Amino acid sequence: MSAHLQNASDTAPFRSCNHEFKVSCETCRLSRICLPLALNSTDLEQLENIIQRGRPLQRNELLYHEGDTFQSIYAVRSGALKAYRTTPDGREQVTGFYLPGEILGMDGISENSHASSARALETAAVCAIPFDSLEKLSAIMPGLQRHLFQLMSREITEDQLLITLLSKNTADERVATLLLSISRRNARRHLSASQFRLPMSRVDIGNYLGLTVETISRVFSRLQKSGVLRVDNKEIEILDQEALQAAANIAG
Amino acid sequence: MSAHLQNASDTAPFRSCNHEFKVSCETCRLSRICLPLALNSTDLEQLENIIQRGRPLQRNELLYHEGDTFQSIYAVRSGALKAYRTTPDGREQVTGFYLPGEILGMDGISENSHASSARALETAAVCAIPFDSLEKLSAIMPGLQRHLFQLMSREITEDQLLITLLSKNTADERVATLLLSISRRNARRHLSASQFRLPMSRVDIGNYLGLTVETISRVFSRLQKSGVLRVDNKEIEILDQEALQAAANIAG
DNA sequence: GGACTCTCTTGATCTGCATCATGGCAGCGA
DNA sequence: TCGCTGCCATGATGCAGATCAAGAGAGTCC
Repeated sequence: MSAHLQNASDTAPFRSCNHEFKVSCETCRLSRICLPLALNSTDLEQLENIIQRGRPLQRNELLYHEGDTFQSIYAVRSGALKAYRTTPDGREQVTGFYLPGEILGMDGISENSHASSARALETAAVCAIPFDSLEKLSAIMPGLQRHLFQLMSREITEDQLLITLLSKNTADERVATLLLSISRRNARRHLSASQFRLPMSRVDIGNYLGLTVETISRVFSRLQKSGVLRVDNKEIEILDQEALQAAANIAG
Repeated sequence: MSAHLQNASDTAPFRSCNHEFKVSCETCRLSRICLPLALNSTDLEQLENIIQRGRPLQRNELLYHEGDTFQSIYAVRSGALKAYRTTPDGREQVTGFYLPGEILGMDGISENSHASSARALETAAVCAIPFDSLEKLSAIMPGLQRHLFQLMSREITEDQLLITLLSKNTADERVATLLLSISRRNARRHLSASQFRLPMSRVDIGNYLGLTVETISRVFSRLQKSGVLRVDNKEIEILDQEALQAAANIAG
């Protein structure tokens, strides 16, 4: 296994050695929350056939870059990624964090080139799903078509929630909301909702929430002091779920 | 015509009298930028058959409300609408403005109920496109399926631009960016890019941009004083396009 | 093991926008 | 014509979070 990794690490992902990383959706424990969600086993087999699994991405490695020709959407199998776009004056805006079972890259469809970049926050395994194949499949599999529409629609509603968060909420509320979101997404994968390790840095959190690093730090300190959280660098424990919900001030 | 209007104004839109407001996509001057965009005339005819055209909405009338069962997406034929969602503490967040030729309502797909509300900013005519029919059509019309994916993808990238705007830009930059956006969308409809009437109030603009009314007012005054704009209530004239671009500080 | 770098924390000060307050103006119904 | 209401403008003041500054850990390379 580590031999494969070593071997593959100097080749581009998804270019070669697909079979070396062969993992089937059928045995993947994320299949219940990922793309296969709505498919029966015959359909699933067809989906399997188009999915590409490359070597894992290293921390900080790019999955795709803004302007790259759009070819695939991606499902996170392990690890975590951030999506971000670069402003004309060279700054970054983080637009989302993607955890196992989640799909990214759909913003590339409209212009046939990626509107954002995606970078691994830690070692991450990703499935690439070529979009033209997926389109053809979804024309003959109504369940898949619907699921794709739903996925994109969910991305829209989540972006709208972030817009609201940025526009209307205080620093404390923003941070609390992000923590609750991660907690909930962990729970969906049957991980602990109250204790977890943040895959992203304070800088990334601040960037995502429209705040500075210093502010993120201060909010964490405040929430720790008031007994809502235990914070040890990236290790988070939610001590008082109710209080965190209250701090978030939204239907988290 | 005005008789129809009067007659229909006490019935719900899209419930009855579809034929009374029959306008075909084929003769609609928006067809080049609207849904029919990618269709040949045979396919267009099939699309025509599912589209419903109701009576015009009055200013402030709701098109749909958050929580309503999702049935259709909507194309603006004339006038303008705003989409907004209500926060748990009862405030509004405007998430978008929709001008003729633009499509709204796609955020309802994922949960099968509308995630936001839509309200007419002025008298507005709207085409309703029942989504289950549209889904079926798009399974047999590859061009339509692709166009729908692209539309949703564009909504995502636009939301991401707004996220960036809210998170990284000053009041002046936000307002300038909105004005440039409206200008560009007018140009797409072969209207003046430099002179137009804003369909929305200062309150709506502030809400959308995460600012207060007072700030919007001050920014307009400032831009007028510096010779970039001429502002007369909702009438806007862009006197110095370059300067406005510079003020926006983005690839507007 | 020491030097370096990267990330995080905490404190002091500054500032852009919110908030509060007031007044003007246009539209509209009686 | 008058009063009412909704929308907009502008001034005075306050505050949340940015900015500036400094230092503490933790991981990594040689």
